[in-house]
Amino acid sequence: MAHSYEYPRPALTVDCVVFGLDDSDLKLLLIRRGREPFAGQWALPGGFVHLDETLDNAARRELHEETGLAKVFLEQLYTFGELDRDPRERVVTVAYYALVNLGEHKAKAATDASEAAWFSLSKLPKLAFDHAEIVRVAKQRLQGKVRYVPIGFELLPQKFTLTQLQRMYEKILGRELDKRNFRKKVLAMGVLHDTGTTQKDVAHRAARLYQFDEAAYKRMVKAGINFEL
Amino acid sequence: MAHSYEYPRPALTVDCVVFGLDDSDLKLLLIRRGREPFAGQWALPGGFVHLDETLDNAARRELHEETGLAKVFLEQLYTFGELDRDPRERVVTVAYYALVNLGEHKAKAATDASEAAWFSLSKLPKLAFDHAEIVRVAKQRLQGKVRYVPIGFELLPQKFTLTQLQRMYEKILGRELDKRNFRKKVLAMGVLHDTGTTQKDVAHRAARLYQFDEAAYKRMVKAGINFEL
DNA sequence: TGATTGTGTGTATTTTGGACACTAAGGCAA
DNA sequence: TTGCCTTAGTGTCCAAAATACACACAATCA
Repeated sequence: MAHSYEYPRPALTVDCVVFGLDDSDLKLLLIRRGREPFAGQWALPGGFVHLDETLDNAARRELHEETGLAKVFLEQLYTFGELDRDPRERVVTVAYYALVNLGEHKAKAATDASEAAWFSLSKLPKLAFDHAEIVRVAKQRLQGKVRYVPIGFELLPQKFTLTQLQRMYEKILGRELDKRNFRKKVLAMGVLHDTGTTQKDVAHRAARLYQFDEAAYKRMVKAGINFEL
Repeated sequence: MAHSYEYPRPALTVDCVVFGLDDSDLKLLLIRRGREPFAGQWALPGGFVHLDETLDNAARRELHEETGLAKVFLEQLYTFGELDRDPRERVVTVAYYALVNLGEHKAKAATDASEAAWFSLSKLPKLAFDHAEIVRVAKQRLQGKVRYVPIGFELLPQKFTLTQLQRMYEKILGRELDKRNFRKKVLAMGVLHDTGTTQKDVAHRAARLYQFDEAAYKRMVKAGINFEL
């Protein structure tokens, strides 16, 4: 804080790594760039931070403007400040990651923003800037976080079956889990509420639908309880 | 990335939360502000990010300029971007946290920077800006991180006794640990190298001195081994 | 030389994690 | 209507890890 204010400043942007889940795969929401540099290439949604908005709000605004998404889970990831990130000038970006339920949001994102599309994490196109690196860090963070915070619920519809929940964990962690052990653990956590309802229109025995009990979770966090999986 | 470059930009700074450990306590390195706002108050070392330096380098440079510290463990913490952080104008700060061995660095910091001083974490003065919040987040991060990454070694001299190591963990975690269980676990990790030497000039049985085996640690990280404590 | 102080060590118990396979329910098609 | 297909739902045993716990040893000092 020793210097005065006329110093040249890096540009400051936010970028969002938006994860979505559907039946088949863990996906990422990208937008196609319209202008140089990297015109035509896919990139993370993001943009400049305005003077009258917090970083969180800037991320939400850009996400909404570019993809139509609103009210999603959004958390700061890391700030990237390498010198050559942008070929035009010095740009520092505060990266965020978001989790959305693809079933509910798919149509919206597809219509609002003509140039937004979902890609399987395993088959990403070449990304603009250093966005591949940002995605790598986000994936790592998600894998780490999901192990000790019940965070992934954001990727599912409000009511979900235990099998859906298990599939989600498997896709994030990249390995298979044992059904019985998974159910034991996740139910023992005490953050799942049995809605009493079951699946409809499935060609097999209908599974129970649960929902995440946020109140119970918050109580347990206050009590200092851990949530390893 | 939709806008052009003449937009007004927030100022961008870095701030460092520097943890140090001595026999008595976990400490924080603060500097006294010379000018308004918050003149005379204690604050985190930090300053503006230049165009020709990465964020990491900016943090290291400011740390060195303001406190004389160099070559310390330094890692990005979080980026703070609330609107009213600085009463003069919009300032976004990328916060870092550092771990240093107070025994080795105490004298240096005290001489190089006339206005730097160490404070016990439990008896901090009122801090400038939102620095108290930044410290809170850093403390939390340190507590979380120390549990699954052997990070705290940075706080000790190169050669240390198991008791010193245990005290460090206890101070960071804020609770007492069982001596035998602690030693079992930490030795089982396989990242401690017995130097064969012992303490000097102590009024009791001299303890063995160990040092952190970074090579072994890196090998184990590659092999995907966990380090919970 | 014995008082003081911190070092160094092992076992028994409890808790947790992981492997493992069958029956139940519902829709569908022959 | 019956049998088939698909997914739901459930419990036990074993291994590994976490925890609780107490005493003899070495070095210095008075």
